[in-house]
Amino acid sequence: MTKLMLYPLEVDYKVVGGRPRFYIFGRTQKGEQICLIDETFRPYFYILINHANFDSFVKKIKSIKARRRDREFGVVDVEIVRKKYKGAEQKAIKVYTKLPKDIDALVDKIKDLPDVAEILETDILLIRRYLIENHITPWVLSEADGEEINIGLSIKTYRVSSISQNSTDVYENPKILAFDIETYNPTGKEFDMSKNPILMISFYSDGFKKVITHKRIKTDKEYITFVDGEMELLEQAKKVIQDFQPDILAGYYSDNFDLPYLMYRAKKYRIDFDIGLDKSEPMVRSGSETSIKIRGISHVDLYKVFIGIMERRLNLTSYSLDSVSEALLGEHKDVVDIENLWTSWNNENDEELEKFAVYNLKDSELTYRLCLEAKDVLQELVRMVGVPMFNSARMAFSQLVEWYLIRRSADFDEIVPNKPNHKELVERMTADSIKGGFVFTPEPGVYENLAVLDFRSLYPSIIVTHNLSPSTLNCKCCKYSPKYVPGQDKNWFCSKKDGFIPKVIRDILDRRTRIKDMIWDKKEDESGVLHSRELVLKTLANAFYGYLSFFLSRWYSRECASAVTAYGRKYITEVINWSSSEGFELVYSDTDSVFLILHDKEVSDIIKFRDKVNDFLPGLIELEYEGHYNKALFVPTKDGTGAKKKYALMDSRKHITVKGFEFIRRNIPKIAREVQFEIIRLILRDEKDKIKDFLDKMINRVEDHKIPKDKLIISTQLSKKIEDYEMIMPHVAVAKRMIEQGQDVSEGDIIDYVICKGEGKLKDKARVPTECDSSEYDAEYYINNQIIPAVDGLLSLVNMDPARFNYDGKDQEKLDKFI
DNA sequence: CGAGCCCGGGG
DNA sequence: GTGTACGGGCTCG
Repeated sequence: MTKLMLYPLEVDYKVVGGRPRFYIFGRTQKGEQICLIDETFRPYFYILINHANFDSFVKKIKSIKARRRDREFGVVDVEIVRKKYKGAEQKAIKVYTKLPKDIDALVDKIKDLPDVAEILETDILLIRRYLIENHITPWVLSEADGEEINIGLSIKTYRVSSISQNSTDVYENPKILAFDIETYNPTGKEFDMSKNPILMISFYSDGFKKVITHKRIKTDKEYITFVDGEMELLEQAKKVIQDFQPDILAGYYSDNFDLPYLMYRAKKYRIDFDIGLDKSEPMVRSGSETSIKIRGISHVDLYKVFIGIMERRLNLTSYSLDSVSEALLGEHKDVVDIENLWTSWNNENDEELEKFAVYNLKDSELTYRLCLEAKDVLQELVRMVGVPMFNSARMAFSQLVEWYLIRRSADFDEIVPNKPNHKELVERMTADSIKGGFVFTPEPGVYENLAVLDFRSLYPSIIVTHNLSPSTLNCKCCKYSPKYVPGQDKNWFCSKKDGFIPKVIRDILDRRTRIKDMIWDKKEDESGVLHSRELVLKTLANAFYGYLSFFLSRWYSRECASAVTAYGRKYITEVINWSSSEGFELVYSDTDSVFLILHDKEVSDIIKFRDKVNDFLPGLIELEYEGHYNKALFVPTKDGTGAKKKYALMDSRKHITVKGFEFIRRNIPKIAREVQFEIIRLILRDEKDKIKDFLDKMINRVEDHKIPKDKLIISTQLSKKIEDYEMIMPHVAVAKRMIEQGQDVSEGDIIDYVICKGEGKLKDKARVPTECDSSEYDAEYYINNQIIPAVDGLLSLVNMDPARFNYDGKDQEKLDKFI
């Protein structure tokens, strides 16, 4: 037996020889990659019964036999355990099985037995259960006694009978390898893996740069290496990954592009792309979102991280590699004409191809550096939620909360509630929606000199302060002195005993406070990790309210969720009333924030006001000063009232923050996006006098057919087969026409079209860009249906009547009037 | 009006 | 991950 110390990173399991076999992939303190094999763990679930005669019930359970395929099986073992469920302590029957799949078959036989009250925890994913049961947090130093075995893995493997964790030592410096591919793409639109080869692949890490390509070019860049053809490129790429032995393989959009592409091309050449540490190929897990798992290596798709867990902090209008790099690193991608890569490749243009190779490497470098930015967040997430990084990096907030709660359930001896059954789902979905936060609709307009105050983590603070939990709802012990939820006269929450949910949220918030104190104590340059950790805790805490009201939640509670918002409305309206009595003018408020005009007051006055308010707020509830803005604009909706969550702010450094406007969508023509942003800019920069002129010229240019076609193109993907469409939309109509013309159009293609002059619906007027020239586009459509809707709200803010733009294509006078 | 469909990222 | 999962906007029918 060898004593093994390792940081477990990824965990997998397979059924081998009729039992679950766990693979714990990790790294030793000396930096060696190893794998522990544990075959001792047994799946289990719980039964609650209506009476106290456990002996006879257990006997019955033990005699049950089920059958699947040719195998007959029963329960493996039974224990009676003390547990808490829905706030009450009780004895539960813990039933062990041999295989996870046995559970369903056995439950089928048990569920209709007399006296069965509930059957619980039948669907806890086994890997997660294994980690929770053994108190293993991934990335934290663990130990085991093991015996070296060889089952064909590419790394040292040990059989263990248990694994434990007595340390808080975290694996600090994972080996990260970033990669990126460039492909041949003559259409510039759809990415056809079956036709177009990979031209180059780049890798980047600390002190490691490599580009592999299969066209020899003159270059003095020593990191560019050449191979004979795509097949060898794939083999070399595989070798780079295997030799490097990364803990994290990082890509950008690699779940949906780079890895599927590599795998497809490898298959074409019959190469085993077996980069998994057990020599398996990456596994495609397709659901609503595709993801690709590599056994033993944490494949992280940073795009998923930035649109997921880090989205709130970034709040960008686009999540392209370029935009995110700019926001987080202050750096852009190399500027190249990527549409010309295929021609440069065909023409064997050394100089251009070298640029593309450099560009390719730069993408990997940015990806690598973004991964470093995200690393601390991901590590903290893994530590909090206890789920390996591959999964943590892709989970929706609701899942993160759920897995955090499942993990904490074990600490508090709580049994995890079931997912909703069909009946409960229908109830949840058909119920009236829960009354939300308080919203003060802004009067559309442009404002100056605003301060923004918001409640720090309002909802989690409310849950903790008022002890809102399913188990504390309408408790017996407070029945005669209930503190009713504001505006409700039947629901109260216990003021004596802490509920499970408030307890776990309090832990998160306490941990956050400790980290904030550490940040305070430390020098600025050391606190990057702490900021990331603090961000994760805040994000996780804030996700609980949504989880309580999420229809698929295990801890769903309409009563709790509506109490959260009721308290929220109470506090925000109190702040609003108080602020107006102090002479601040409310412009906008949504749930937990207020936008106030300072008028003759100073920023210092708003800070004093905040402090006064905080003296009165109970528990953890706290108001914060968010910032000051020189200008803000709020646009109207169609009915003329202010739109919620759609505004733009400009700070003293003229930096513009935009919320709720949509800029980056391929089905909005460029012309509309460009005009919209320019108007926002002109308004906030106080250059309103230029708006008329700008729009005037723009509309004239549209009208005179001077807009280049590429700014008018609307692109829409054909997401299914033509014949499967029930509804004929413009892109479907165009696709049909293309087929009639003998073009090859298939599922998945991006259909470009321009709306041209003509009769009928949009679908009748949509044309392939090449079949119409600039004189034919429907200027009226582009003005009325694209440009005006994008700007009309904005225009009304500067007293320009959008109606005056309603150019109908015949009445030239209307347009002249505008001029 | 409701239902159906598409967007994001990647070359 | 051996289940179920986005949210908002536009167009057709």
